[in-house]
Amino acid sequence: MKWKLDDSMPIWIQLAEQIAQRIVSGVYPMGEKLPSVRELAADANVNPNTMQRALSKLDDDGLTETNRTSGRSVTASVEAINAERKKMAEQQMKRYLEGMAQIGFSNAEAKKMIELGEDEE
Amino acid sequence: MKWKLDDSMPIWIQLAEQIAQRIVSGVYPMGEKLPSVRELAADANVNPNTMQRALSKLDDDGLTETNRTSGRSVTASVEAINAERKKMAEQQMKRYLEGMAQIGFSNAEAKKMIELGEDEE
Amino acid sequence: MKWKLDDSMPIWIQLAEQIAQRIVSGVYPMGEKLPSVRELAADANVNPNTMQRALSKLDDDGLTETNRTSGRSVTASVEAINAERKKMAEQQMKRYLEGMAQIGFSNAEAKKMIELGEDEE
Amino acid sequence: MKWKLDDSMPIWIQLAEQIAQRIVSGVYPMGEKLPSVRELAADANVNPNTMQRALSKLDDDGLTETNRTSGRSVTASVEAINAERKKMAEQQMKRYLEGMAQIGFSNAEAKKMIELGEDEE
DNA sequence: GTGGTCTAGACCACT
DNA sequence: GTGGTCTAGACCACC
Repeated sequence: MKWKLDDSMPIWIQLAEQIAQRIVSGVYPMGEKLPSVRELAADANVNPNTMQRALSKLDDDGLTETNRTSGRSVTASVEAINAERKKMAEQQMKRYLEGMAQIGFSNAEAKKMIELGEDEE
Repeated sequence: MKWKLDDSMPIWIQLAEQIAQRIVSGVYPMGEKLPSVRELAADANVNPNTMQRALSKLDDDGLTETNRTSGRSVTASVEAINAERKKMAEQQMKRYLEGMAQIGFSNAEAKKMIELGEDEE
Repeated sequence: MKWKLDDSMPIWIQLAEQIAQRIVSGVYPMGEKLPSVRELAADANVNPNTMQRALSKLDDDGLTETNRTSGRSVTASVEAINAERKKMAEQQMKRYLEGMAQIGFSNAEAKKMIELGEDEE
Repeated sequence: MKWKLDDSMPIWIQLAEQIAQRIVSGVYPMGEKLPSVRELAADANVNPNTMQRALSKLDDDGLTETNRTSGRSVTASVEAINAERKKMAEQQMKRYLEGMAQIGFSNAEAKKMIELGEDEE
């Protein structure tokens, strides 16, 4: 998974979101160590300070924990991760309903479509 | 509604999509004339050739019709527009389900969430 | 009231605390505008970025609100301010009890002393 | 316990206070010998003259006694130590009440808070 | 090596 | 003018 940054939002927020995604989807597994700030920064091609800010947001959100001297690791708390997962799911839902609204579908219609459609797989 | 372009896809495709959206959502109403290529191009801040390519894609898709002498107008065909609307709705749905999958929700779970949640408003 | 900074803690935290104090004690009244970041930074003799970080913490804590273009003002929410006031009072209490403990007084003794003593004024 | 010095007060006063604390809290027990001036000075990373001044203040206060030949020891007088302990307790109390006043609590309120709160442990 | 802090200076959008 | 973001580079404490 590559970093995908645009200028529609502060970079550090986008970084935080994408790292959160990796955590929630298990790319960075629960309890495991994260790459160092400098590594991540180099990988994402941003200034270490910017990456730091992103990570510090994850700390605030309880998704990561930092051990001053020995790096930073993903939280071991299932609750914290599930809370984030739920938050993300709600975002997805909101985006879907808004997208549908823009095409002229009411929330009810949007829901109905999902119930019926997409029965493949 | 402003133009939103990035470099993840050819610009003319993004333009076509966004104009299609405007058509489907009634910004450019059925049967009415579209702004001229030059106007649209200036507004979107792209080269007229690029905009031309976007519009000719809409022609191909049956969403617009060009009349040699009097410019280009939105199709008057309800079917054409509904087809496009349906295509877009399916895209939205697909995007939603994929997004949810990435967070670890199965299609079934994603459907259930939509049925239950988002009852505000 | 002058700024008082030492190197026992990050400067930005000390700044945030001292501004919070000013808010709670009414130096910066509820709903009123705060001096600009640059002003405060100059006054405290720190880099604007450092002051910004302090203020951004106050925003996070709900003690201030920032209006992108027209400056930052103290929250108008009584609850937010009372919550902060309570938090500070608890800190004071904790500091007192710990100080007393270090001199060899139990919590109970420390409480008794406060009840009896200090009847001057 | 480490030495904690700032430039808000003469260093020798801060040293005296911190040694007094150690005496009152039993780190340097009643009647026992103190480390030598040189030792203490080296530990606190100050000039021996400064430390000397701090210790002679303790002598003045009756907390320590110096025996020409055999160094300096903590007083064996319970009264002297209790007096110091009481003085410190009053300082703590004063600091607490002043802190609370600054947040907008009257002395009465500050007392009430201590009576009710902090029932943990 | 790790995370964290601070400064200096530039740039942006908004009004 | 306002707040906010980003970069570059230095320094610190910890192990």
